[in-house]
Amino acid sequence: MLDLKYVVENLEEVREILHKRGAEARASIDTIAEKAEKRRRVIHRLQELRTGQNQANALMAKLDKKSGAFAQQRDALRQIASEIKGLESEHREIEAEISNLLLHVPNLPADSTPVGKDASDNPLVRSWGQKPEFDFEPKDHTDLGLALGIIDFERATKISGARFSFLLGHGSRMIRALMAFMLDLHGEEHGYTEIWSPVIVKDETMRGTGQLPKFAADSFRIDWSWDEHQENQGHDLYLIPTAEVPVTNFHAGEILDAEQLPVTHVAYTACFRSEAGSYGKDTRGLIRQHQFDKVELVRVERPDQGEAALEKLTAHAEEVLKRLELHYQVVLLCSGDLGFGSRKTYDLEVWLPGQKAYREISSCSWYGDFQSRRANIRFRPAKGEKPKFVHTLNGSGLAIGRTFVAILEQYQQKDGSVRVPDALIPYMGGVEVVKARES
RNA sequence: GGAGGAGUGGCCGAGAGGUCGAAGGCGGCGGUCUUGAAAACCGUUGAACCGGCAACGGUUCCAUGGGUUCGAAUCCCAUCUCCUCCGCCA
Repeated sequence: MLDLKYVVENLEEVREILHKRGAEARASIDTIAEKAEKRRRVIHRLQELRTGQNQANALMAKLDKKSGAFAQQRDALRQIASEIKGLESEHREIEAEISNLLLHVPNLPADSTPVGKDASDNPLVRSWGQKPEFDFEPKDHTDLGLALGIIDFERATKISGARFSFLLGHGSRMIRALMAFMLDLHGEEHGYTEIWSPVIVKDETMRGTGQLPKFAADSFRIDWSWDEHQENQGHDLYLIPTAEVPVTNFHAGEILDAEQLPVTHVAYTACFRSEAGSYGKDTRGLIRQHQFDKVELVRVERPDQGEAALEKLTAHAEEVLKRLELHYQVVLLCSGDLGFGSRKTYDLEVWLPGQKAYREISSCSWYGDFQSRRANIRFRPAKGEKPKFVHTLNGSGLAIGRTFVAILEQYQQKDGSVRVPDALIPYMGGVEVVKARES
């Protein structure tokens, strides 16, 4: 969420910068400015009335309760009290209107985010490794996995529907191996604190990181209409689309000490996405599932460290691909392709020989104070100073399902077996090659 | 699921319709004293918002949301959270 004061004081600039996103959000900026002015007037009047009321009330306390003066004064104050009550409800209303509008406005892209229209304008930043060469026609992971007997879509569809999967044997084992490998790398070598998290969160938590209110359709909401008390719960529950949501909100509502920063967390969680609007896209295979596993990196930083931390975070995510010796490239998202809450984002794209394409396997973003303002996460720069909003960052390190896909496709051999990356062999219990399951 | 109890400032803890942003203590910060430190003593110590170039002034906040009242931390209602006991359960 943007700072209302900043928006009002820099109207032109905000309009201009949002224009780079090609966003329809610009229109609401003018409405917000109008409402902000109205809000100011209401608050001002309200305070005047209250000052008067407070002074009069102080006198009341000293008056003889049986005197005529008391009765007279009381009647006069009734008038003021009811006027205040009216203004208060007007005030509540306008605050709600403003924050509702503000919650729908995307973040301002950073200066270093290139201006562009869509993904085709994303500049290539760097590339690592080489496309593996095959003296045969490489298969895609679906064919490989089915032939090896380590993936089963049909039965998953039977029990859960489309976009779900069973993994078996070394397939299942490899998910577990990747999870442990990534957690160890980031935890032990990159210094992140491992954290295990709930995967069901309140709507306000989703609002904190920006998934709500605008992207409700992208997530799974829990239906607890079976609970006769549900209307008294005061909140909805959602399955998290990424560990970013619970982990970034870990310090929601808190004021951190400066020495606590940066807070760095690495979390493994299952992730759930409705994938509404992606009908017909990636219907085959493991690329786009309703449920997938991900190891996520989250950093909470001092504002002056925010943008620099994005480089560190991205390097940490890249290290996973390097250790696994998977060819990939890094692109910088342009303003038109940038996520709602992000100021700057690097995407890591891994090479998939079966698709002959680079596919996103990690997205590393710097949010500035966009999320911390929503989630109210602050820090005190120094003793006696006012709290300020922190900067938040997060990035996949990595999406496990897609890493599994990349390994199958980049490490496949002519006979349909798949070599296990050296770094992963210890985590696979010494298995060096995944061969067809006999069973 | 049943029965009780509790939610006050960084922490502990008073308060019980009017002068309470809230006694007292602890902790933190500044100072006096000391060769240094401790002790002792003195002072200071929350957040958000509005107005103002500023000094400063004002408003709101005692779990949350409503209500009663001229006036609520104090009374009423609802919700949330925590604790204790019983039951059930991975």
